[in-house]
Amino acid sequence: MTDMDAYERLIKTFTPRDDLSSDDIALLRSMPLRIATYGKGEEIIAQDSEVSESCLMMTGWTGRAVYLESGKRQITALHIAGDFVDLHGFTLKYMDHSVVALTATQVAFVRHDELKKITHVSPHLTRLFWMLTTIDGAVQRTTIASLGRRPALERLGHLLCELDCRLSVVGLAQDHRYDVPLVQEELADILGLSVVHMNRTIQDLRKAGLVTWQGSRIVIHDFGKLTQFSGFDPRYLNFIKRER
Amino acid sequence: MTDMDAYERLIKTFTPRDDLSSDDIALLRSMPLRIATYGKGEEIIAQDSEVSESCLMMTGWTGRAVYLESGKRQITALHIAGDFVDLHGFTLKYMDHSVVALTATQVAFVRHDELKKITHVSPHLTRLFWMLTTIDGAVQRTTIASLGRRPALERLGHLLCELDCRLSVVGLAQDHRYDVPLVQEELADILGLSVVHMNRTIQDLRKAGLVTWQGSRIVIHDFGKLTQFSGFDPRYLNFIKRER
DNA sequence: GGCCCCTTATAACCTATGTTATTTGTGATC
DNA sequence: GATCACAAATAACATAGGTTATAAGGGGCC
Repeated sequence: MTDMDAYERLIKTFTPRDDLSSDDIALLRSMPLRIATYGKGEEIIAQDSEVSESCLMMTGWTGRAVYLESGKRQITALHIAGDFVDLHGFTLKYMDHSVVALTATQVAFVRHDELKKITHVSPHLTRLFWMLTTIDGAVQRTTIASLGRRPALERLGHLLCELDCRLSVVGLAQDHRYDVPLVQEELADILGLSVVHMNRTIQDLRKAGLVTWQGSRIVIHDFGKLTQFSGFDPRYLNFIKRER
Repeated sequence: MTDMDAYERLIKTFTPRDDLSSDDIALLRSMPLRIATYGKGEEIIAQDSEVSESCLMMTGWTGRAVYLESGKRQITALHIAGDFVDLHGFTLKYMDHSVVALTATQVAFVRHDELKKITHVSPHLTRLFWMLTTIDGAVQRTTIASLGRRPALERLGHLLCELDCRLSVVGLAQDHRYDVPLVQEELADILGLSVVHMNRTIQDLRKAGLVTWQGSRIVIHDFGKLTQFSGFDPRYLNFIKRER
């Protein structure tokens, strides 16, 4: 995954879901991109701001954070290489959340007027970009189900299954082994738990023998078992080729 | 709101967010629609099914339900007149949730090949349909934040604020009064609570003097106060005209 | 090697919410 | 107007998860 340029990255986000024609690819490659880097903890997009470009992840991890009046925050989504963090900004313009770099991060910004151009010249690519936002919605629905109805341990298990799938597709996980460069406080903000309970839940997962988790390194011992335990069904990730 | 035809309904969903040209309107009106009705409790779309049309709400209330292996269910979204329940099905094809009629319901189905046609002839309408799915995503993010970080009472307050806004726009709420034709078990499935605690929370809301709630009738006494109490900020609903 | 800061871990205690069961209310039906 | 069925309400009890505080690891830096 080293040295992949931003266009390759984008193409590889589409191809697990649909085939691209050479015209599609040429069109994608004609879009100007602005590469930017951020340090760990930096805010990439501010909550309540208006946006005119959207950002594709190249390397690193980012999260969408919602800050509540109470001072609490919820991370509503996690993003890794190949994810469009805020493509919804193209049709919404208004950002109801911030985007924060959870690690050092490299991203590629696409201007909205370029995306608009695509809606004028390529219905197919338009539908594919659109699809990325609806897959995002599917992930969010799954998160809602987890937060609303799954106890902490299953919730964590489900997250690990999802990350395994997503990281595998971009080559960042092999044999159900991968790195999660997040501190427990960030995980707590993702799973809607307190830090203390987040810690307890990780211990419980270890005790259950389902994973080895040392530092940022995670090894899932029996993926099928974890999948079953946490009610994970990968279909919502839409990693399947279809005519779109 | 009586006697509104499905095209009017659809147009009124767009116009709070952007202006439609007469061409746009003509094009919308050229789409064939299939009207269907469902009784309370009927399943309109099955979880894990493949779809080739999407459904616009005319009357009644529906919900997106996710059924977990544990037997629990989470309702991830609520839909009223003017909402496209499963427009994301156009780009996803696969339904990660079911759609269930929570009251007697009338809907209008649009075939996906018609929507596809629109992506070929009207970039503007395409972006507007796309926008509906991204607004849906914004609502989902807010739900995630509520489930993850708000206690039951605020969660309920937030939901009532959202419903107030959405129902007002389609003429189903006036002066912060409206009907919620849902039983407490359904509300519990929306807010991620048990039925018993749902009941307690409603009582608490009454005791706090924030609303009157008799049968299905809800009266919000001081909307500003409820808004503040529950951390509600309507901007995520995107009821604002913008060039899209 | 020692110090500092951040993170993880542990402990004790508290509370919001869940569970199971029973009672009360209410609207539909005969 | 009695009965039935379902929803709302209440009660007693159990527990997952929150809170506050402190301790233990671990890596960078002088």
